[in-house]
Amino acid sequence: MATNDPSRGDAPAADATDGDGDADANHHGFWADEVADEIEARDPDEPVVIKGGVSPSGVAHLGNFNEIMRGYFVAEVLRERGHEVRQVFTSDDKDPLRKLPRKLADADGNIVGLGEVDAGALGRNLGKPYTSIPDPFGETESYAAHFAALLKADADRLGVPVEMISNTELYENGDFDPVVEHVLEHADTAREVLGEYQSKVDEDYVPFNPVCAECGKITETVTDIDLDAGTVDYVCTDMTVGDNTIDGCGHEGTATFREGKLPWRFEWPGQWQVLGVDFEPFGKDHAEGSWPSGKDIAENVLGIEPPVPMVYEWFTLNGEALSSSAGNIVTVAEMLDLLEPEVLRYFFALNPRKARDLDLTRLDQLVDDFDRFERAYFGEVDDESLTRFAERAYPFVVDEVREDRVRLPYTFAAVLGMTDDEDLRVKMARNEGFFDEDTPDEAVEEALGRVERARRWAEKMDNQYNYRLQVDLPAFDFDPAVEAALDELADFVEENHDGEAIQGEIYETARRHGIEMGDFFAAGYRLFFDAEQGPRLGEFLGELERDFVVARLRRED
RNA sequence: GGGCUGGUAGCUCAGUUAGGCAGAGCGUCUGGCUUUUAACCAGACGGUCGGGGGUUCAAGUCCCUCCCAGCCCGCCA
Repeated sequence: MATNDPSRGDAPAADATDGDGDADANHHGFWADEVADEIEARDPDEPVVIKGGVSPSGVAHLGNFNEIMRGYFVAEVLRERGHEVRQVFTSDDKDPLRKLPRKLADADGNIVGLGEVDAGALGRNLGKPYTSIPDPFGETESYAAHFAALLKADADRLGVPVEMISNTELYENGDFDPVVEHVLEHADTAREVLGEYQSKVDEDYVPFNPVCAECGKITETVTDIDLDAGTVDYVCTDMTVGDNTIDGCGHEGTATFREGKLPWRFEWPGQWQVLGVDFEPFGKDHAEGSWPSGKDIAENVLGIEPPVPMVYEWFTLNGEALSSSAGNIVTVAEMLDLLEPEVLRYFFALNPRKARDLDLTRLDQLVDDFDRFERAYFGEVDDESLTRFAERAYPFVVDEVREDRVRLPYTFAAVLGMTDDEDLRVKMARNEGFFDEDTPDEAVEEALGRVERARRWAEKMDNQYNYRLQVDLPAFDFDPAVEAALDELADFVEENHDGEAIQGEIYETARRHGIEMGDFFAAGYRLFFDAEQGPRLGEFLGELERDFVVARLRRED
């Protein structure tokens, strides 16, 4: 990799002539194009197969979605280039439940504590494959099925066509039979190769873990292999997991190749072989352990070409690592309460190599960035690199490329969310110039969808946009001077002035009555929002029904 | 201790593959009537590109070295 090639000494000079046009041909603004280049360079069979996968433990959080979304963009680029693409996602559900999750998500994606389900039933199932454990919510056929359904639902919400594959089924169908047989037949080679990566691998190591016929747990002690019969003999011994031990039952039995699983280091390359995987993204935790050994095993044990790899950095949430045990997680469903799907897709379209923080308190920043990205696609932003990125990525981020969309700035949408009155929202947005007579109703409707989301954000964050126009007169306690000033302001408003004029008059009135400016604003915010602060008061009042504002300023019910 | 990936304005990030003037948005400040109240407009401020060394006419970009963060180097996935 790190070789210099002095023989190409004057080749770079050709590039120095810049601006001949075809320098751009292989200079993409979008990482997915570069990955697609690598895949095409291998001349893959059709359909091109793109895979992701996770072990179904606990909650499917936003980080898990890298496994689907990163592949999605590559899939879309390849489809655009005329390839047939199959995007699959393996639920690695033959893995044993190793410890109790702290949090679970119900079928709607709501996060619930372990206390809300039958935790005892889960505890008794430690060591068993996820597909052999009942759904804690009692709705689907297993713990694994519940989890897979959640992921699938999230993929649907984001409009990503992904084929869910149960790893357990790959064994049960017999798809894995040739791989297991091959690995066991070449157990010496397998040991030799994996031994380069794991010191624990000794001459007794057998790369197969049967499921105990008696207690149903994954076991680690294989005593004999019978390739002709296609079985292994085993003893169900204790399994050490971190600080804990999951007890084995001592049963001695015989298992077929379908009644057990390969250890992960072999299983992963095995999936590549069985599914014919051409590309797979994985988190940085795999970059140094699983990937090098997986590549080696693929090439030197299974004799297949490993997929094009891509390492993605992890997200943090509000500056902290995603952690279901610490409760620092967010799901796709939760994000879609706050953002349009295209904004979330945009987040995943950004450079995977950069660790990104999703700061919920500054979602407005993310949405602003998306809006700018969108405008860049339509050539409205003077930023060459952003435009280059947008030209490639934007069509895959939105459901449909349309130029007539109107995007209200997120914080402005939050201001509109201070009232429930939809007509008033439209009126305010119109006055600010976001809509005009030519804006189609559909575009108005679509733009207003953001108001609901920004409103939920303001409430969830309880930030400076979390004010609510009060329908009823709030309780108040004002000085006589303030009351007199409010009456005068009411008279002014009654004369039908616009918001800007009202804003000016607020200052004038306060000054005339010798009231502290802050006190007068506070009185206004009390009457209209039952709060100490709020949005630009005069402009806001200018949008409201005049009679309502006058009555409220006069403290009438 | 060894390895991988990052570190660019207060914040979020482009730019690094192929060396060519240090960039954007947001925030901040100032102005937009004699107005501190979060939505508008204009302008300004804002940087030892993590530190240091080297190569080069020229380095955020290439090389060496050090610092910081996350991850991997037991098992498991």
